[in-house]
Amino acid sequence: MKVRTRFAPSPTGYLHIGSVRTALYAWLYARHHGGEYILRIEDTDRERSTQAAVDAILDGLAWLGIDSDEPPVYQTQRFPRYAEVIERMLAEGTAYRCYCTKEEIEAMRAAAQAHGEKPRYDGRCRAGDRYRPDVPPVVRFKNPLDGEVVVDDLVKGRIVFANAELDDLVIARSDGTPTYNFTVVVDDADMRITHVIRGDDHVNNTPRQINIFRALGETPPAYAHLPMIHGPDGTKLSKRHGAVNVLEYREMGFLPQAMLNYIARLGWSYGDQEIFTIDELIRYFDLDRVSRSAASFDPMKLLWVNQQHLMRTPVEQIAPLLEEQLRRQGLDPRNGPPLELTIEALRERSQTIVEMAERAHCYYEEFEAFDEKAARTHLTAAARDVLVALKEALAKVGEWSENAIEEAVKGVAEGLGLKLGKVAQPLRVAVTGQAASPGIGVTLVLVGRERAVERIERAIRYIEQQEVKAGGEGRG
RNA sequence: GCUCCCUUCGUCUAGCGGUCUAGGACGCCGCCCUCUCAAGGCGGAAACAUGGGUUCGAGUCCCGUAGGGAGCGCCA
Repeated sequence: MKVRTRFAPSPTGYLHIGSVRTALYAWLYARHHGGEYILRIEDTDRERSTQAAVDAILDGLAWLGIDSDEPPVYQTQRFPRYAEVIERMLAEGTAYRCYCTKEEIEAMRAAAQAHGEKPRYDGRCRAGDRYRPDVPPVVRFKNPLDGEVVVDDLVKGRIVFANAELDDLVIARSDGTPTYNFTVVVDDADMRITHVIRGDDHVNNTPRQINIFRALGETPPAYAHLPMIHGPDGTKLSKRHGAVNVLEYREMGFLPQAMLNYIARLGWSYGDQEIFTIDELIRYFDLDRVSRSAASFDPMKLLWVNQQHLMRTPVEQIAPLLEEQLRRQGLDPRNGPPLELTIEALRERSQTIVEMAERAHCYYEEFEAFDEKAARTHLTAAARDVLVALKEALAKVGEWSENAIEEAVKGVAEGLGLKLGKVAQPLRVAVTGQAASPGIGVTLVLVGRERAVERIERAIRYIEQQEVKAGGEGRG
């Protein structure tokens, strides 16, 4: 039988990191087994569901490349089907109308609690003899009274529930609308879902759903319940731990494949491997390697994973992302070196695209001033002659290439009897304004010949001004 | 309260009875490389929640305890 999985979010907010992992595992499982994955929007709660939330879910999944093999299913479009199934269950006696009032239900729950039992419905309308014209009834599922439900969970192992612990849950409200535990079953059955992969907050719903499947004459699917994702401090992942909305990670300059890699590894492993391409995730993923306990989200490791992907992803794939980011930071990508060169130079020193763009500023626009600390230690009086020599040597460089530039810089160092650091650092600060940058040859290529010369001259003037100031103070 | 689940370095994890003086990764510290910053290499500190069993032998199996979590809606 062909594997069919689904991801069934309710559109009541943005796409959460935890939800993404559920979607990813369902998608990877289907892809790994050559099956199908389908998105289903659980929007029966019309009060809380919004189109904006639906769009956020669609955008988030699209960004990550978690694609559905069939058009998304919307539960609100399936109300006639639910009504039909409810009628059938009523007719077959697997469900019944309940005329209890809210007060009665509350009293029941209180009584159960008093006896040290969990609050539940006592089944008093089961016999069908409590018709009341003044109360609009709900429809309840007739749960088996005894026996047990065994769930062989693909992640958690065998879990056994006593039917005596389960009460008759409402499947249709008094206004006729269906409830969650019922629509899930009807949809999973109609969609021929073979594997339900979802958060483990649903384990306790599972026996009820299995009972409904059976009452409908359907074979229940296999289940896999995924543990939760916690924040770095071990508590429930929330906004105070940083971004929980996946789309914010796109804004922060993360690569979708890095997100997928990190999120997949949160609760799943494949030996000692840390970095995976999407194809590798599909090839290696399976539910038997999913861990059973909750995992904590670690932003530091995510950053590292992102950098690893930045270093391995083809430059042409990164170029459009960097271009967009440069524009966002107010830079004109045409006013500097080709993006490919910039990426090659900065990819191993940046953890995000945003950081890469920030490091690229001095190659695409003039910098305001030298970094104060860098200038103090490297643009010293002694550096003046070095820069002058450098300017002359660089003027003689034929092709403005990394090798030729480095040769020239080394030549100056030798000629002056200085260590390379004494020459390269003043030059670096002169042309970038900063004490740190890629190798000096590459840096000068990125800055460009003309700009480099201008900036060296600017640095020389800067040093001379500093000397004048210092001299002035000395006389004063 | 009741039901169900979980528990290996700070974090993600390997471990599926002996190969565990517990391995890898992030982070941290040190060294190397080196024109800076990275990247990379090498090394270090750092964990089997706890008590009982079972067994020749337990991180691995069973039971209890503690701690954590989820669920118990006419929400999903």
